[in-house]
Amino acid sequence: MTSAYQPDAVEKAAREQWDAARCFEVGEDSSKDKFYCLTMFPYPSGKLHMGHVRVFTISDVIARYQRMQGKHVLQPMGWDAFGMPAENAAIQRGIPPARWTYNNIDDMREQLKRLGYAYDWTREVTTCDPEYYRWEQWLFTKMFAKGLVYRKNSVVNWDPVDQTVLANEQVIDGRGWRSDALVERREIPQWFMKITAYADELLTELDNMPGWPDSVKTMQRNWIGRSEGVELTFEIGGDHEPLTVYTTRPDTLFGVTYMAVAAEHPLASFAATDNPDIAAFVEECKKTDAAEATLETMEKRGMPLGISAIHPLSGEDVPLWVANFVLMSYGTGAVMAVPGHDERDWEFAKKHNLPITQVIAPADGSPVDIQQAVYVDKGVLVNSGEYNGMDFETAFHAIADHFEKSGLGKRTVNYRLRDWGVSRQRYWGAPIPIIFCDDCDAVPVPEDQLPVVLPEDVEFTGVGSPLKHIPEFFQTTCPQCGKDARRETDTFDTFVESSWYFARYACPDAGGAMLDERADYWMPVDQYTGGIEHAILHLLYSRFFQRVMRDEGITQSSEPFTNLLTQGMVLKEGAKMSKAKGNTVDPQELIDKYGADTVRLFMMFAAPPEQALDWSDAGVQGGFRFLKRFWHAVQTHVDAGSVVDVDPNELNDGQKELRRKTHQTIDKISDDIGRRHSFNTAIAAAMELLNAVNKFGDHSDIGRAVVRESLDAVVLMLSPIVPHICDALWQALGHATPLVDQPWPAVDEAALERDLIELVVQVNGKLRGKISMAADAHKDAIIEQALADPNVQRFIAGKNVRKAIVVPGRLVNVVV
RNA sequence: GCCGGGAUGGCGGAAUUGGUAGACGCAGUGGACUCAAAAUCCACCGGUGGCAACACCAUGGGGGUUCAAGUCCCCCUCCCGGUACCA
Repeated sequence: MTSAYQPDAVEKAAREQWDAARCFEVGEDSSKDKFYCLTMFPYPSGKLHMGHVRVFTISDVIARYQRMQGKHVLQPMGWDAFGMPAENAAIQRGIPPARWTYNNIDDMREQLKRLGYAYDWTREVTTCDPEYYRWEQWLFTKMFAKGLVYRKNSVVNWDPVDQTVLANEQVIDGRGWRSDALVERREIPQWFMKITAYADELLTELDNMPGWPDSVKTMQRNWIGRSEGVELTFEIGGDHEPLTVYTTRPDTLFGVTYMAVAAEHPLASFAATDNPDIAAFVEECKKTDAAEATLETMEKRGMPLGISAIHPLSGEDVPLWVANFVLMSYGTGAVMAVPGHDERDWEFAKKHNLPITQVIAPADGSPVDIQQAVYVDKGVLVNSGEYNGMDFETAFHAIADHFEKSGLGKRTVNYRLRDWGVSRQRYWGAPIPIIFCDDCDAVPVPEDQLPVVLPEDVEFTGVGSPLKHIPEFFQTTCPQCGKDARRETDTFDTFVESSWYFARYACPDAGGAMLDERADYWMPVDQYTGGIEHAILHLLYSRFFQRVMRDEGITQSSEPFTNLLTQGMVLKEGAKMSKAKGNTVDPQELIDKYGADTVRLFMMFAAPPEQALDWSDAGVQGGFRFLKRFWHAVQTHVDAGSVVDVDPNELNDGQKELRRKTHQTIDKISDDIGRRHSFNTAIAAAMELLNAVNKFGDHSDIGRAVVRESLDAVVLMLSPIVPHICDALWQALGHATPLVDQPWPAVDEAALERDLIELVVQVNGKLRGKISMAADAHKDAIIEQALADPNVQRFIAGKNVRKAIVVPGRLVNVVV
């Protein structure tokens, strides 16, 4: 009698065995190749959701596969524990953010354990722990000493009713999500990390990262956005400071017909002092959120300031406008406009009846009507005085030379990338270790006073940061002069914590330093897996931090992640699953009903990892059915008794065929999991092999031995995906050593050989027949037999065979 | 707006380097087993025509390159992610 598949009992037994043997706890073993397998750690939002299950299962499959390849595998887990949702929960439920967070961590840790992930739990890292964030505070003070951090004004969303800074996500159609008040743009002083100091390295090293997807590298390249251009100065009459602008198209300089400045620009303020219309417009411009998408898609509006700049080449007056699409804190707060050769400038000029001048003509001489359509291509200069007739390159350098000689401009390499603003006017984050002193200005907290601990037992109302109301927190003395001083109450952007946690996993208990020598054993991460939504910010900040740590001398590698797998989102009804949208699916129900293995299997089977997966409940059932068939097949085989050793050379044709299928499948699944990360097709191949085994009617001793080889292989190869059931089946198959210590099965090349192969015959590219040929048949023999096929004859009858193309091992195409 | 990605049967997907479109599974239909149901097993399962052999059509839309295009090129539509304070 075979026993029924009972996932609860099977999974419990496997877990207990792994725990007892401490299978996944690893030290540093220099005799083996290390493999550091990591997922983007979760934000402890409450319960696991399907996106978590997907990313953790992908990584667990890779980790377990690499272990079977003989690697020394580290797979750690931790918690990205600071963030806004804890504050929202605090407002809604009156629970302190810390308690809410720790409760969630406890719940989610249990769920992760239930899913059977091969984690080394002894290395768990939680970012809201002062023993964690003290080290990023420490690094910040080191960066301060090197001039890699600075303070400057920058723009935030201000809710005038709640008197609070809002995240972009909290602004809905220009209004505060709780107050419904129109949001205003405000400039306040904030701390910045000088990521631009590394812009060039971050850009050029992308060329040496073959383990990253091209799409992510392209996005990062475009985000960094290196451009070569010219910075030039326009004089303004009166006492005004000249305007400096940057352009990548100095060749279009004669086409400048107006300029635009930001609402916060001193020239706008000046013009507004005695012009109420301009003052009103300037105020109006500030009533918008600060998101780039808003800025670029909103209606472009502007007003003339009644001030002119002097064109540096022609000497003509160029009118100045104030415009809502120019931001003071990005670049110089001023832009030159060339409506003839820039899309946005053209539309603005049309709307406001500003002159449009053609200064570039197509190189091939074809006519262009600049009043009807903008011309943005590079060409030859016209209407540009002494520069007429030059092409882009020549004009660029001639004009740049002119400005460098006159001192009114210079060639400049510019980056789209902006320095990283790390200040948040929020409570639930790591305190920024700065003390403000009236005499000494901003002073970093000395190392022996770190960490600056965030008080956890607070009342949180959502109006401003509670830290501003806790004198014990902000009242302090200046570390330099000893006078009374005030502690910074802003906290770090949570991306700071996630920019170095991967290195801390190597040495989570290092008490005296941010990292120790164990980081050099484990880093860089060999395989990093996470959502494509992190393609730019998190991954770029991490690459930056890794370099800052390198330059601080505490770690050696420059790049944190050698191979990157960006898994697609789990969507529900076509949209990102999120608590905010309320469209989450609880994996726990499925785990309770079918077990962890079914959930893991279905998640891997439903779609390739890199693709978005629109969740549907249907189909999980099929995964469960497959596991039952799998269980039944092994049990039935085992119940029929033990098997004999056989010589592969003594098999009959049917036995040879199943054995060939087994080794073809090993070949395919090894490639699918190891190289392609194509888990869905790996599972499909395993299903096919199992279907073949179930259809195999040969119950002779030799036949059963061939089946045994197939079953052993399927159990081994599915074990990274469904480890619990495979563990039980491995034991059932009579193996004494635990499955978790088994090597990956090897392909017997001899088993793959075959005498006859099938070739497809096409006529003019359309399938017309199939022929069976010796594997080493000559091209002419193949064509001869293809032409002899009766159906092929029908289609070539009465026509000339112009040629025949033979694709070895695949097909023949007869062209008539 | 800009940057990156995607679209293949009723559904999820396969086709790895330009070479048989629809593997594997879900749903469905018919049958076996059963008093019955569930479970399980067997068969069928893109569309049109045909008794069948087979033929024609078909990979979001339009054009192109090629002996051969889901795959390469050009144009377009829609959807998803990011857009610097969601993480």
